[in-house]
Amino acid sequence: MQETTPEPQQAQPEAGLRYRKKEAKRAAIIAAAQAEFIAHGFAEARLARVAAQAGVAKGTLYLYFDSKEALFDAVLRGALPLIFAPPAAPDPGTPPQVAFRRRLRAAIADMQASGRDKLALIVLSESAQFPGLARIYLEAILEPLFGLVRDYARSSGVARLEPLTRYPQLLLAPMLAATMWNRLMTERPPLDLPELLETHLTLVLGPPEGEPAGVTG
Amino acid sequence: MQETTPEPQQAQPEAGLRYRKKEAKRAAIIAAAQAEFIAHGFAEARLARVAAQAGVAKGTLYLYFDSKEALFDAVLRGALPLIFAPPAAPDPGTPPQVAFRRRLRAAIADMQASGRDKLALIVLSESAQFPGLARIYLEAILEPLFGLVRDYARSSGVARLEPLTRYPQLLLAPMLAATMWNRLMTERPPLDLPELLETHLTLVLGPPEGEPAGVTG
DNA sequence: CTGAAAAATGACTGGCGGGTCATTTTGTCC
DNA sequence: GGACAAAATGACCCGCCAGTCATTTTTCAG
Repeated sequence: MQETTPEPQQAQPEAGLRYRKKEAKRAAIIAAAQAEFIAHGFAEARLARVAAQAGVAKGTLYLYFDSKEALFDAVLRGALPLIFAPPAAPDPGTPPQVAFRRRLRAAIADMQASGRDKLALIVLSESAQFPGLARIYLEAILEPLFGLVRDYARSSGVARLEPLTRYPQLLLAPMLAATMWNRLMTERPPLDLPELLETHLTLVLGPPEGEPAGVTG
Repeated sequence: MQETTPEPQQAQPEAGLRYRKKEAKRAAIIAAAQAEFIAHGFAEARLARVAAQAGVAKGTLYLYFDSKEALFDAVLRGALPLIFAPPAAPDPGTPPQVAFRRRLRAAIADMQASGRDKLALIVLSESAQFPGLARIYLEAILEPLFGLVRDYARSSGVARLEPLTRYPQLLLAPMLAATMWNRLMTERPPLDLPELLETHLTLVLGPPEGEPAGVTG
């Protein structure tokens, strides 16, 4: 193996074993950190545990991240892009109410399944220390969801729903509250988020597949 | 003042200057601690600041409370009894919808005015460390509120509201979410909690004073 | 006023954990 | 294999802060 790929210059650095190992290690650290932050929150998270879990030494963490905060930031940013996986198919034949509900259900189920809903709580509770993160979270997650709700409320033409264009929070708040509830009340049977969402949507928007009010226009 | 109240035995200890000073100091400490916890959360709260604010030395805190946790506990317990100030008059002539809304409005306004809504957030965010506090909070604050909602939903006889008997959380979640929002999004104009409550109640229960659906029975 | 006990003080400590860096290990190229 | 550098290691450092305790101050009975 003398002159196989003799490119000692910059070239593409994505090839070497070095590079792949680094990437893998970075991923392992972020995964371990995510688990640690979810389990203990920011203040109680221990970098020693993160290192152990990731299978590296504590010092190694600092080759990849400047500080505990930077690591937290990386965990959060790593989670963000996944939160809005595009809904499998736009499916042009689906009526808007159905599509809307499906979209919400998918977003909630997805967040819950991946444990990223817990991250949201951490951002919320530690936001005093990281005002920047709150903004990121708002812009990357909440605003799009609010947009979804607003668009639906507006386009549905149902007068009752007009307040949702002003306060889209109202439709999403129970999901947040229920997530908190489940984190807090570990002794009680946890709330079933999908069912709660369904109940809430029915309460506010009307029954699922029926036509609560004629769609105008 | 020789033989005014010469009772050196145990007697009732509520009289002496000593006792009154102690009580005042205890109250001052709890007040200072409440402000500190609200401003910084549990982890970032500094007992040195609490002591300074209360006008005592740090060591003095430990004459009154065993630990930081015990102090937090005391703050929380001190706030609890106030949260449900009895509504000025039961007013037997008032229709239930009006009384119910009034009661909710009062509870929310009261919590917000006193800053105790922030305490709720702290309990939520630090609950991983203090599972006991979550229980206290649930039992002392949430359960009574849930009871209120359940009773109303049940007694109103409106079929649409049946889900509220199962998930009374749905009606209260927006208040929690809005409180978080206001804490997080300090750059944006804060949500008006009373207005948000009104909007949500209208959305779910129907317009304020009207009769959204015939009360059966 | 006096003495004794209760209350308050604040300099001090212990340990904890985030962050560092001299040393060792590993990957790469010839 | 040898030489070089990149990567990894983990013992160590250091600031911080909850909690302590020997000393001082205050209360109050006699």
